[in-house]
Amino acid sequence: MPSADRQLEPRRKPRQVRAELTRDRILTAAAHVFSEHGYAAGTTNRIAEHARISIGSLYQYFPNKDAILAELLVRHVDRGSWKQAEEVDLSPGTLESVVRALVRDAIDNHRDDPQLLRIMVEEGRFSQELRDTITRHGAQRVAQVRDVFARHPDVNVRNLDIAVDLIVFTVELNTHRLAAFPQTVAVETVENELVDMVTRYLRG
Amino acid sequence: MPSADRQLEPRRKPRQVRAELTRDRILTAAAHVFSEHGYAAGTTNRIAEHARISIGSLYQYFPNKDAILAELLVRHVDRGSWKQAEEVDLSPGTLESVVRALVRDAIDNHRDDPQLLRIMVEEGRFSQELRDTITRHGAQRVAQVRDVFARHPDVNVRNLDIAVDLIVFTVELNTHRLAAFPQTVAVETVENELVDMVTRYLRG
DNA sequence: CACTATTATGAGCTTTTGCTCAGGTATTGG
DNA sequence: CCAATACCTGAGCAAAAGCTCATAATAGTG
Repeated sequence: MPSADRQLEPRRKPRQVRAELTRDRILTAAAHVFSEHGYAAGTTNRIAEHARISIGSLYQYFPNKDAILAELLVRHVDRGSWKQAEEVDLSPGTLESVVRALVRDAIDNHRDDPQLLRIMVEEGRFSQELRDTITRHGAQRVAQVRDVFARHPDVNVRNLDIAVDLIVFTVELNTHRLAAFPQTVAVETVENELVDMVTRYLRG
Repeated sequence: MPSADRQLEPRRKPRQVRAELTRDRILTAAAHVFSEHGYAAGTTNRIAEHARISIGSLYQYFPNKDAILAELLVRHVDRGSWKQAEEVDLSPGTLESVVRALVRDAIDNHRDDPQLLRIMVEEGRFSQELRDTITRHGAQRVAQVRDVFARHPDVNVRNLDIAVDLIVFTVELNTHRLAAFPQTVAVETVENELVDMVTRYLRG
């Protein structure tokens, strides 16, 4: 049971390479274990075992279980926002191409481990500060998308703000589903339909 | 930590009214506690406490914690499918009205306790049997929706099967979001946009 | 009312899990 | 080569949570 506002700082900062390596091993193992068993059943001992290090070492670098999840979330968000910054210059073009870029970006952004992402977002109880950061990133993304659509001449919806909220969420969640059940149908097919849906909606 | 394939049958079946009442109290309390604290932190002792019964009584009717969540899920699914059966005769009409009926149905179906539903769907690891039941119910619903759209003259999409999957999922998830964060915007507004998106998509 | 079946109780046993700490091993710097 | 520092180990502690069982209370029955 993760609880907000706990100590998240490590008790020891790595100074040698092997320490950095151990830290990475822990995080990689944690990502694997959390996404496989969920947060509650992803015990610290299991993580240590999977990382092939002792439980003691784990607690050298993370003060508690929550801190591990928090670190994973921070890493994901950092990676995500970095991608977004590069994605902006894809704005001009036909409406469909813009939507397609948006969908592709979402898909790419979740290829690694959708299970883990779900757990981080939905099971984690983080500090207010961390949650604010996430919210800000999300809002920033929505605003970014909004601007692109606001400029485009083909866009024709009653309420752009709500439309963008709806679209971003829909694309995001369908991406999750796609990544979580990869066997059912081809990714391109779903991508096409998703693009169609959003494009037709925006055109009015 | 819910694990699949465990005993779900009660060790005692109620034969008196007060027993049935106790069972209901447990389920009601469990729904409340799970949706408030999550599955992991929703302890059986807390459930018993909230139901104002002893922990011993709880284990008279449920062999373990998982069985309680499973029962809640079964009840939800049953209620849902019952509603669906009545919903079928809403088929004819304009495409928009059909879509609106679909969206309304989804919204109504999740008014009670979206938090709980989320937990059931996302934190529960159920037996294969139970999961099959859920899947079957879902597939049935998709097929139903598919039939309605297949008959409608205004529908024009490349791949109806994938389109219906996409639509049902999108409507479902947006409904979850709507119910989980009720404060942001008016329900009707989002409903309208959601209906617009789906309708325009289907029209092509 | 007496007798049995059913239901309710809750202290506490058992297991699980987050986490500590005393004591080792590797690495670095002089 | 030898301290000093950094790093690693894992048995086991304390707390929490799932669950049991002996016993008590209540409801049905003739």
